[in-house]
Amino acid sequence: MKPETLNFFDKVYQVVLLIPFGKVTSYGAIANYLGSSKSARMVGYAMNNSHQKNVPAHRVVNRKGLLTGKHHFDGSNLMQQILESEGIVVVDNQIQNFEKVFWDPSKALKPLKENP
DNA sequence: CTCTTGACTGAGG
DNA sequence: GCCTCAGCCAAGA
Repeated sequence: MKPETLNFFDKVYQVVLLIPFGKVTSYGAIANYLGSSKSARMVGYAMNNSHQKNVPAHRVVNRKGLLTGKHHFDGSNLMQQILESEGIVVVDNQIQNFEKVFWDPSKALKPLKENP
């Protein structure tokens, strides 16, 4: 008796923390890794609280590679600056070479089972 | 309890 | 490729 939704938010934070430097992922990819691909919105919702955590939310974008959440950062271009600081090219709020910098937790990490 | 909003995604036109 | 609609789950009013 242990629904996956038990620590959904915490799991989101864990996955985001595992994103390698210079890589990005999408909300759906994280949700899919957690076993709830339909809960992509919840990932974004969880990110809303990430401002009080040490979570690199700037590495999480939507499936188009668009910086949809940049408005949640202090500056209007802070998110883009951080990404460029990591070697990611961003033009007009959209990540260039998105497929090359995309990091899929479902493939990079082991299947979700348990977390130490 | 019901209704709205939201850092989303996939399918259809 | 772009636009629109519906589904999804959680939190707040």
